Amino acid sequence: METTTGHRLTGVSESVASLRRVDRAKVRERISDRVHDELESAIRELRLVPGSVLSETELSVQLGVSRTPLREALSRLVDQRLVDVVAQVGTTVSRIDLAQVGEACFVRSALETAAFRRACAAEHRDVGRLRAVLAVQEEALAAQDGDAFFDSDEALHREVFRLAGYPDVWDLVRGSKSQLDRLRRLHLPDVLASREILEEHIRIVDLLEAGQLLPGIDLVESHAYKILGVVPRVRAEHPEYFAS
Amino acid sequence: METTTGHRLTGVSESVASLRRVDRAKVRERISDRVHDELESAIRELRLVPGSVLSETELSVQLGVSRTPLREALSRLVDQRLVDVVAQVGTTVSRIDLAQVGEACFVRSALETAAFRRACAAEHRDVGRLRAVLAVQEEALAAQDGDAFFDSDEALHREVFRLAGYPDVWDLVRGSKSQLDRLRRLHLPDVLASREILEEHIRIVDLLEAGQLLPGIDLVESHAYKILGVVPRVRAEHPEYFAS
DNA sequence: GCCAAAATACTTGTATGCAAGGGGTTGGAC
DNA sequence: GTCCAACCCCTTGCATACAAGTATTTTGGC
Repeated sequence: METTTGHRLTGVSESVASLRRVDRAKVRERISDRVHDELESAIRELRLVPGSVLSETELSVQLGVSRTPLREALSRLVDQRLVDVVAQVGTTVSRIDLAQVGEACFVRSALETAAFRRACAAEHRDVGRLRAVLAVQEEALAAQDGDAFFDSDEALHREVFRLAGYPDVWDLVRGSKSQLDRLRRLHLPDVLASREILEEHIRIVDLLEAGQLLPGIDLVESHAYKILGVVPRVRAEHPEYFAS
Repeated sequence: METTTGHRLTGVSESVASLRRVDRAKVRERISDRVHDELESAIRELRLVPGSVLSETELSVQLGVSRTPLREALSRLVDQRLVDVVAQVGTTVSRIDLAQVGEACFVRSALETAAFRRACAAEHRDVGRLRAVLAVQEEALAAQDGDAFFDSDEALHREVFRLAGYPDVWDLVRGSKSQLDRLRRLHLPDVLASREILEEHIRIVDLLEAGQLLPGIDLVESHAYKILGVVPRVRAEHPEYFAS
């Protein structure tokens, strides 16, 4: 097992410092929450690559906190299947498990088609916010800004759940989507190279606005499973990021 | 806020003792895991009722562990929305939130209909295990054993996800189903008084075996939302268990 | 030079002590 | 009698020290 480079984690503690400025506002944010958010985004954005060895003591020193809140953050990441901990052995960033990827696609497809059905059945289908998010995504694509593109993607899907009347269900999807996010980031150049995803989003919004239930569901479903197509290529490029 | 009675928690530590006997087998189970399982089942089975005040120090003494693993267990329960923690104020068993109940029904319906669709599309639909589980549930109903009935219910739904090819997705459903479990236990007499639920299960298995996709989906969906019907009555009987 | 065994260094899990803050209670003033 | 303020107790959050165990390394023997 190769040890994590200090350089990579320097980025983490920089982001921590920027967050520290914000929370001076009013509330006293818990350290464990802050550390958890930091590590989670670091893993999702591949600043901590799958297979990285994480030492509790090392991390606590670099983040400037004690082991107690750090361990609480790691414990949550274990529940999210983003980190593996073996007692008296070590802690690593989990590798991408293809079985979990398949399950995540299934979960996403099932919940998003159901949400689309609900949103489609509503009397008043206000797609104004969806159009706005699409505009943001158009800009992100034009600027070739991967982070902004992913953020708008999340906002889009979240809005669909809000229209369906179950806004918090998105958190569930997001949780099981962590594996997918790492996959998508690995083939980010392809994402930014074509307008395919954006075009599908536009078409989904069109179908929702028009109340076209069945075509919409079909499109949402194929959209959810589309990520599976890039697995072979990404796996060939980065075999060390995948499990078994 | 009334304090938790020692009597109720005595049952918890008894179960803990029985678990301790088991884990002498081979592995060294983590204390935090054991405590988490204990508290989770105590909450789901209403031995710890919604609104109960939980003191970390008190719990740690009664369970015979230190605050560290206890806090890790509580932290996980917070993520499961089964416990509310307010810094420097206190910890309570969360009350039943009707919005969360609705979302849980939606999630369960979406995932279980999708799983039924998958299982139905399989070439080889082996409903042998399902029939066996139904027999167990029949016995539980005859013996008026609520715990056994709920256990077989879980086994049944879990098996459907296994047949669909996504066995671990059940964990997701189970997580969002915690609120529903408490509701169902509150109207347990009604459940045991009629064969309605069991009959529906039998019919679902029949439809799956026969490959009747659309009728099966309809039944699974209505089955998932059925619990909503008991909300008004249960809430009238135990208003203090509900939020807002 | 190679192999084995013991010691050492590092890992996570647990227990305990301290700090910060909110809520109830009690005393006093009006 | 009522209201306000100060105090005390109890709460959770965090930091640190200790315990148990594993992997690596080193050292002694052959």
